Amino acid sequence: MRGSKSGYALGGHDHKPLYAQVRDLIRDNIQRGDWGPGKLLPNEFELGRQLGVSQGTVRKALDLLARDQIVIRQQGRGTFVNQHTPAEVLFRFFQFRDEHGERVVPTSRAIHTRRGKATRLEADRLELATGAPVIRHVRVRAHDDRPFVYETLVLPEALFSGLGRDGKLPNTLYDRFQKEFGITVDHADEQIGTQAADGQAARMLDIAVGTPLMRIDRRTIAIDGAVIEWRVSLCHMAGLHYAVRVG
Amino acid sequence: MRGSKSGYALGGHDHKPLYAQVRDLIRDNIQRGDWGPGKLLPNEFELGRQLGVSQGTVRKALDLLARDQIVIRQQGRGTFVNQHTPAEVLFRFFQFRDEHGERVVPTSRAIHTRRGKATRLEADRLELATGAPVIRHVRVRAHDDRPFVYETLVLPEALFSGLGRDGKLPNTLYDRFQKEFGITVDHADEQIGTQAADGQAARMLDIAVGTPLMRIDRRTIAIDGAVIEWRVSLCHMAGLHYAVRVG
DNA sequence: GAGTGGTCTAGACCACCCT
DNA sequence: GGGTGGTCTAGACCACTCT
Repeated sequence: MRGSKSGYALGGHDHKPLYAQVRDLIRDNIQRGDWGPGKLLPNEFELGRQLGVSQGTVRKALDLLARDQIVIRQQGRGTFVNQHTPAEVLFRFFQFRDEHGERVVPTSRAIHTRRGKATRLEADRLELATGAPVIRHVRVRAHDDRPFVYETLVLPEALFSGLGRDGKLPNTLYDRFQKEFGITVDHADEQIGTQAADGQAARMLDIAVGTPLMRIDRRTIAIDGAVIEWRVSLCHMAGLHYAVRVG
Repeated sequence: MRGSKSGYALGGHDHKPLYAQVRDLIRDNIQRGDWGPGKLLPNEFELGRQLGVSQGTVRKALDLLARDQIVIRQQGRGTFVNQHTPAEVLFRFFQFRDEHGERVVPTSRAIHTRRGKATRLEADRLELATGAPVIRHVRVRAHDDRPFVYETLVLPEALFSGLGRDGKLPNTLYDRFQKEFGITVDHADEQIGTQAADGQAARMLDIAVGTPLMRIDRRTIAIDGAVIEWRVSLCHMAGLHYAVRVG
């Protein structure tokens, strides 16, 4: 057993459980692009046969991947690689709500996109070497024609070569990350604080200098654990709030 | 099968899977206090025998409860009802960090505790009838002798009769909820926004009127789904941030 | 009807904890 | 050494989807 009949390298000398090895193998296949977004995976028995493990072990691996939203399981249809859509990404990662608790659907206006070398701070946050090439994108997001988010995105050029060469980035980035660069987003870690609007932010958000803003410092993590984005958003929260769950 | 041999009411006419029925039954036992915090549960085979289901089904139920942190499983020892400790509760629900990303351990100073009838807003947030008896507690929390959170807690009197009669509430409430009132916290939903300090907040936090504050509006939910607390915190974030994970 | 994931069972062996 | 949870397997049946 233990995958000896398989072309894959299961078993080996580590002590990870079989189901964890199967999960990692499938996840790596997806991360490498061998199985693209939306693709139907082989069924549980077929995967088990290929890997030399039982169907129950494959099931446990797939259940873990489904929990992390890396695959989608549908009874009677099969198991599919999760395909990020603009709507789904917005739902997962854009948590602004209005006074009635309704989700805010923002528009986006690019200010500029520029390439440069990572500062010490940027390198630290993106886990790059200082001076590594990065892409910086600045934009303003609006709701009901009122600008309310002024944000700077910093991306490692190595992961996104060519992105935004035409000066334009889409409203929702994460689905494009997956489609064009094979990078699937897992989650984002955020540090939330406050700060008063400086001149630049006040101009961009059409508010008075000194207006209280919410500052969201986000690091976005891919399913292989790599940091793929650092984003600082200054938000004018009048009538809005940011919804999170803790515990 | 299907629990016909058991004194418990498994099976019945609903279509919930067996493992979900087992999970709910165990969770209800805990919520009712039949199995108190820290108690060792019967082992998987014994539970299965009592309920007339297989060990594998019990295992699936317990795994779900462990995922929700309602029980703690320890290989070689057994499965225990999760016991909220002040440290664990602070770790799960108090997400302020300092500039180095280190967790902030706050002190607490009570301003007052008063009883009253729920306003429309309070009733709405706590899912009570307007006029239902509530307990209101106001306090200031400090870090390194600097006050940084001024907050008002509103609790349904029906759930916490007698709480704070002596005018004092502990620094961490949620472990006391469990120990003294048999209420186990599941999670909290928060709405985060900003506002400028008014006179009262400025006085309490020793800052100037108009200083940007973070406003956290938290509703705390028990494992049976009941809303057990509404809390509004005004936070002076100088040098601090609030850490959350999204996605 | 064929194929898929979802549930449930039964049994084996392993890793870990305690005494 | 005895008891516990953790892993893995094998097989049965059910619910759902598609053709």
